[in-house]
Amino acid sequence: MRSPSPPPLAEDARVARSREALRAALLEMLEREPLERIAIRDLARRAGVGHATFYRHYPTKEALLDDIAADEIRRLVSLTLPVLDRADSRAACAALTRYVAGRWQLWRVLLTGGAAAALKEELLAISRRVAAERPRPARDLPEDLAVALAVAGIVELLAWWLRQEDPWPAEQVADLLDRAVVGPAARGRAPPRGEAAVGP
Amino acid sequence: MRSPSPPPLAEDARVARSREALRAALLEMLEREPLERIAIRDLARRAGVGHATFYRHYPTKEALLDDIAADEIRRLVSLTLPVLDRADSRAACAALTRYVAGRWQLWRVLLTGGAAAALKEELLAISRRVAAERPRPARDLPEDLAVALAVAGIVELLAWWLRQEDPWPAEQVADLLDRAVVGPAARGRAPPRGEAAVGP
Amino acid sequence: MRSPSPPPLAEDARVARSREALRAALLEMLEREPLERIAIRDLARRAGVGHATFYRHYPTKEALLDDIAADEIRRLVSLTLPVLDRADSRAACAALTRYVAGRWQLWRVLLTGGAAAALKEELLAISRRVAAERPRPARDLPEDLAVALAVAGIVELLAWWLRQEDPWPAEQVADLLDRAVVGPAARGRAPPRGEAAVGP
Amino acid sequence: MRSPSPPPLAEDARVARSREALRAALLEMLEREPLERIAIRDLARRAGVGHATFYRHYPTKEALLDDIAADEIRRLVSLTLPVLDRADSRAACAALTRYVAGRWQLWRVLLTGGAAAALKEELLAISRRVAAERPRPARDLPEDLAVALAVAGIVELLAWWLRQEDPWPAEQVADLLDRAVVGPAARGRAPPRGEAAVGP
DNA sequence: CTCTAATCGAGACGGTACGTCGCGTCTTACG
DNA sequence: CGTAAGACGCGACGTACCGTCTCGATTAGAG
Repeated sequence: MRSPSPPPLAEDARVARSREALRAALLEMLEREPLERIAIRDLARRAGVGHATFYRHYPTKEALLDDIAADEIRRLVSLTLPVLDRADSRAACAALTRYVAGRWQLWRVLLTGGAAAALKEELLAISRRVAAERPRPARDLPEDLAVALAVAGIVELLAWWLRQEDPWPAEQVADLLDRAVVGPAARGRAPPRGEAAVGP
Repeated sequence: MRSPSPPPLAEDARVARSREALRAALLEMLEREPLERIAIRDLARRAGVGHATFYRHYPTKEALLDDIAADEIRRLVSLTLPVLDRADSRAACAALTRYVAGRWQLWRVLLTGGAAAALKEELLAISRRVAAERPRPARDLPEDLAVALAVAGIVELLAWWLRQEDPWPAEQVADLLDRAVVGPAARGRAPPRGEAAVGP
Repeated sequence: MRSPSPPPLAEDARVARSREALRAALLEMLEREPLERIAIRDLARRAGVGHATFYRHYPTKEALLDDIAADEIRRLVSLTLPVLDRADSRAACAALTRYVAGRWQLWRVLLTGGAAAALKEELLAISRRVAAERPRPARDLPEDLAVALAVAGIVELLAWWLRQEDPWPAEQVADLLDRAVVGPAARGRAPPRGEAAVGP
Repeated sequence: MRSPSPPPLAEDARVARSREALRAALLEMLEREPLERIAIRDLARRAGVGHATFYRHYPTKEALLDDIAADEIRRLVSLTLPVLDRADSRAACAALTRYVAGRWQLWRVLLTGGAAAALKEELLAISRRVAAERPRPARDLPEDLAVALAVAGIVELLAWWLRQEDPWPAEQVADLLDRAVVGPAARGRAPPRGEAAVGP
């Protein structure tokens, strides 16, 4: 025999429905306005949900954003950090850009919409946490600075990419990323002048 | 977006006193909490000023921050952009870090306190505006991306520097800046591996 | 306004158990707090019953109170009204007080606990209804006023009695009732001065 | 010379205006619905006042009712209690009914509208408090019971009077009051049977 | 050294959004 | 079918700040 509550963590269908509606509504609204100007009641109304139901699931708007983004961010971070360590950073960069390309719509909203600032903070915070637990490879730059520069650069570059109407291919962006952001952050060196131009 | 009375010439002594009190109070408070969590009434109370007096001088908290930071930011930007263009970027970087070192306390609050996010936004916005009016030098990277990466990198690096308890000398930071941020952003190239380490 | 299922005949044993638990819980709670501050969920919890179960049996807290008190009230009213009409009002009063004395605990809660106000309303309403259907004896006072005064007086006197730590005997209370409440309400006359004092 | 704040307690005109608007609105609404079903926001809206302004002046609806009724109640009580003590209770009763007649509209709302229950409670509470501080005249009935009966009776009688479409004259009501309520409560005696009928 | 007008503090006000509470209904799964 | 468990839509609650406003009192700074 098993426990009396039959599926111990199998969520009530209504719960899943409410959360999904809230997640979708937030993503919609973030395309139009910044997170801090979204009223929770409006969000709930758009989700077709009583506003108290919002609070039954999330304590704050940020928590809802987290519920949407946390996994994504963790995935991204797990692709981001190795970029600093691996010998072939170029391949790691390509893995990163391909991942984002595969989740284009979501990441476009997250990094160019009204939650961009919050997302950058979150990304940086998670990266720092993850980085602190890694073996710290010898590096020219202080570790924390390297992480900060890499994450900031990656975020700026991805945001720039996701804002494009006619986006560059992931491979080319990976090149950019490797040469203009990751390489310098990893090794603290500027490239020598006079190499061939990048760009479409 | 400074004072509502167009030319603040021939200022009443009371006006100057009120504004100064408000500026000082904001800087104090930013050391402890983020801009968005500072209530205007608390700010005014700490400044020893009626809360209506705040509104007589500034429409928003952001405007007050601007009044504090606008000149500083413009100065910083005027030192930042050339960094991307000048042949000896190393010298331009040194000018930048020396300037910040000379305003250490103020910039520490601005870039590491509760206004950091707002400041980054403002810096980036002003940089973009200024950059758009410059002659656009041939560059490997798209101009807007180069500016975004440079500004983000500079801000991160300065914030890292200003957070240090026992700060590096300006010259060494200028080195870092040149090699890990400015160079790559200007030329889109990572440094080759294997050069000498940086550090104190 | 009792149970939603029209005739509570052939009651399921579970139904009876639930209702009894709810009745007992309400009486307990009324000793401590006013009816309007008792949350239905708390009531159900104390009764060891799901809160939805409450609604299956009663539409409101008041309906539950009714289920507890309706018969009692009807009995009391059937003893109350004659008091105004019968020649020997003293005997009728004695019947009334003896009845209450026999149900002391229940009436103590009802008239001195958190339902006192509701109970008074209910008693008055039922009395009015019953009084309207009676033959209206010639009386000095307008009928509706006489009923109102008599009921209010009876209720106040009973409440006073039931609050006593060391209660008077029913016979003495019947005396009081007859002389200070029923007589005047029935005949609209104050007693002459100078008679013997009442009291234990 | 006098104090710097010219009128030390002369209230801000806006304050007086807001309170008056709230008082009027509450009285209006009490003619239609019970106090507990009046939402503070609706009350404020009807008063033409922001709902927060309500809270700036009163903590609860009951407090507003108090602000309206407290003086009136105190006045009424100061006329009510002597009724039990004075030799010519008839004259005291007349003073009482004349006072109510002079404030007809207000008392009609208070005792027959949605605040009737609250008002009765308040009247009884204040009466008890005042009575406790009086010299306790020798009486047939226990003091607390006498007060309870007198107040309950007065309230019922006034409510009955105020509900009349074509109200009896104050003098006749004073007669009723004296003979059916005050006399019995004061002396604990019913009037002898067989006297002349009262009525219009 | 006045006089007058700008500036001030104090704080009431109409609003908007907040997060909480309790309601009565509805859904799900058991026994 | 009655039940426990509990999510849900609803709507009032009381709070916190917002930005606007009026009110006298003060205090420059021009005459």
